[in-house]
Amino acid sequence: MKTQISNHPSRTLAEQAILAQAFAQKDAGTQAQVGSVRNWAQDQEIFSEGDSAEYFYKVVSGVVRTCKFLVDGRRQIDGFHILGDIFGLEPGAQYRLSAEAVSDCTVIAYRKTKPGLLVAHDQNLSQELLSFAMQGMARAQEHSLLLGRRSAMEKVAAFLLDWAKKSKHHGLVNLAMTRQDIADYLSLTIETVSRTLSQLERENVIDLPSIRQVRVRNPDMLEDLAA
Amino acid sequence: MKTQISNHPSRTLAEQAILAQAFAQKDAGTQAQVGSVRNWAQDQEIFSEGDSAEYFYKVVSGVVRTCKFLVDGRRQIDGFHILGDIFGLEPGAQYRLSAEAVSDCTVIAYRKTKPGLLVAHDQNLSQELLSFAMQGMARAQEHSLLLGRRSAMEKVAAFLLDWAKKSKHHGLVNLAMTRQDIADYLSLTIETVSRTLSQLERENVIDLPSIRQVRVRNPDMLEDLAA
DNA sequence: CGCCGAGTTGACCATGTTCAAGGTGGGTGG
DNA sequence: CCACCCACCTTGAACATGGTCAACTCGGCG
Repeated sequence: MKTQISNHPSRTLAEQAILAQAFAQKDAGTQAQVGSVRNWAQDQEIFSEGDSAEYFYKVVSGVVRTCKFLVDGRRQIDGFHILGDIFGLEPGAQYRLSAEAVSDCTVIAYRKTKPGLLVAHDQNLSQELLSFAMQGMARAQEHSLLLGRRSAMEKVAAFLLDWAKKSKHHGLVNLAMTRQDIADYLSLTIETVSRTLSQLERENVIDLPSIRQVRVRNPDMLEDLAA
Repeated sequence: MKTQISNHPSRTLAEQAILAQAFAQKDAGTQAQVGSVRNWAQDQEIFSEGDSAEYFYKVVSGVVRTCKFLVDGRRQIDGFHILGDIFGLEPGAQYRLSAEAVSDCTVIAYRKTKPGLLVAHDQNLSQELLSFAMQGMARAQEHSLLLGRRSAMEKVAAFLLDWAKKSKHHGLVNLAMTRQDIADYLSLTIETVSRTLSQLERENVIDLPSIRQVRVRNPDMLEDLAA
């Protein structure tokens, strides 16, 4: 089940300590709640649908996916979570989704003290949690909007723009996830994702310098396509 | 813009007072926050995307839809809200969705005291809001899951089961919304919704005694179809 | 009675899925 | 160091599902 990896392969303990400290400072005022740093290797399960929702998590590095496995083997990805994102916050006592490491990643785990209810010793923490929950709601609503959009092109273009926005490398996007992950997030098949990316490259909207990299050549055109 | 209807056509003032009181009691401990009762006629706008998010709302009677209008004229319905549901709770200062009355309806409006931040004078209220926000997140995630499901049949079957569960009339569902509303909620066309309902009737899974009523004859079969 | 909005049904078509074959590249072992 | 392998990705062709367009039905109301 929950396999905690003793250490991140490419991150020293010193680096981890710095991350943990940075995190604690950012959350000044909620010290009582500061959680424990944990590392997970690529593709490992952080928690599983139905597990007791004892912790919620904040991403420090890497990418996490939350997803649901359907009876017929289909998988739907609810969201990808990166630096600063919260996941695993639940209204009930169990997780309704599974969480897995898309890449090797570091997260902070926060324990909920009372079963079924989140702790609220502290006004700031309570505010913070409310803010996270509302952001989570907004994120999920945006995702519904994305899935409701008709064409594959609109979905893929919107997806690329979203990650381009988050990227620091000025138009170069490093995708942590596979085509299958993208497909399961957009409710498309891997073939359609692949074809759509190829088409965007043919039309000089993007370059695909390597399999997990996308260079946005024409952001305006991409915006138009994302409608 | 925001047109407040002086009175609900089919509800007396006495009834409204009872409703308001019942509501205040349910929210014991949050008296400082008890809001004002408002009525809206069918198809009227409660708030609009981009409006300053001054209030959030709780449904007392009737049905409300929250939706987004896309540039090309498409509409997507984010959710339907019934008795007890909260809508209009926002992480930011503006509404990201519009809200409209599907039927004539009564809602309670709660004012947010500080711009950009929700008030949290009170521990109970704060807990309550957090709970609402997390439920809203869960609801939005379920909707994403529904939209991601491949077939029209799966979507429609899941939609009917959802409303059947809420119905008190043992298998008889009174739909407040039009086919167009259903279509915009499920990201289908009105024709596909209509065809799918007809098919379900042909296969003796449901009856359609009138245009806004569905009788579930075979819930197990419907469950299977909802996959 | 006739109109009008909402819903239904049918025929055709476009988009994305399915199935199948082939390519690519990073890692491993000889 | 090279060759092989495997997972991942791409591409193609046939097909299925749902969208589009158009005609028709139904029920309520003036």
